[in-house]
Amino acid sequence: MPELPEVETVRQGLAKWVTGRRIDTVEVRHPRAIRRHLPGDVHFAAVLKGRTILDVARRGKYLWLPLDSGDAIIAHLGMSGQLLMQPAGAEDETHLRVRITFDDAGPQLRFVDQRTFGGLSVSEDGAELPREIAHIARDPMDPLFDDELFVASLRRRHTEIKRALLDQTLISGVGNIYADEALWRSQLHGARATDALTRPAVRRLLAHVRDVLGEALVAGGTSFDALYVNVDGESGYFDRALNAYGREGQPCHRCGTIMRREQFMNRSSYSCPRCQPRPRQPLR
DNA sequence: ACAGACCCCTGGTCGC
DNA sequence: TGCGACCAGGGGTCTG
Repeated sequence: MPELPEVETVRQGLAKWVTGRRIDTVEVRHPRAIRRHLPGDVHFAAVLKGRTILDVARRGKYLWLPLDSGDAIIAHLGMSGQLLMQPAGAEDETHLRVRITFDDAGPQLRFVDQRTFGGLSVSEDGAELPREIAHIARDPMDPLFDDELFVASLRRRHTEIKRALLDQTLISGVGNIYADEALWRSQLHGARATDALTRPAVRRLLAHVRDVLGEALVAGGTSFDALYVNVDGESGYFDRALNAYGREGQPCHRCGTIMRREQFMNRSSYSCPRCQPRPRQPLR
């Protein structure tokens, strides 16, 4: 559940379910799920046993769970990762990768991930922002996000605007769907040059990013199928509100022109040919 | 600094 | 039914 609204939905659910609980056992079912934990699966399990989870925090699309030991569990969902709360008796999911049980009778935490692009690891600095994710910028919903710093940094870049929106070191939490949605709302083509945008134009774009993320969060995220669910296995419903993503061949909700799909960074980009004309000058 | 290629995976869908 | 091609919302690393 790759982007901010989906990850934040998971964070909120997790916080409710695991805060204050003490870890009993950790079972790593697939080594790839903890590949970022360099000391390996035995260490991963040992260092977590007996630890109490203090909180569930988020930076961009990363989650981290500070522990009473000063360590933190870092989690990234990748393309298909899920963090699910399940009763002990529930049947194992096909793509169950890691199981964490607690020393109470409550539900266990499961990391399920079909494509295994996501994963868990343990960081030694859980009291602060873990150094492993310190390169990730604040997200635009963060009260400490600095709008003017973002506007200035973006305009200093010489790159395409969609590329900048997806750069997690500049602004975090935005992925392919919400980038396309914000660009549609801003009536900007993703190939527009960052350094050719005016300050007000970047501020408007940022406002649209914030709006679309906020609306999607209220809706519980965007889910196309059962792969994208919250910790209770429920889907969000923001997909009904999409104006750009996945709408190739359908009429633009603003002007009726047939929406197009283009390849960009080896991903699909959706836009309206009329509202979001390609820039006349390609980036050079 | 930045672009681009390539890597990591599984599974659903579509056309033949 | 089977098969191959293509698609999928992530990000990390390396090269130029």
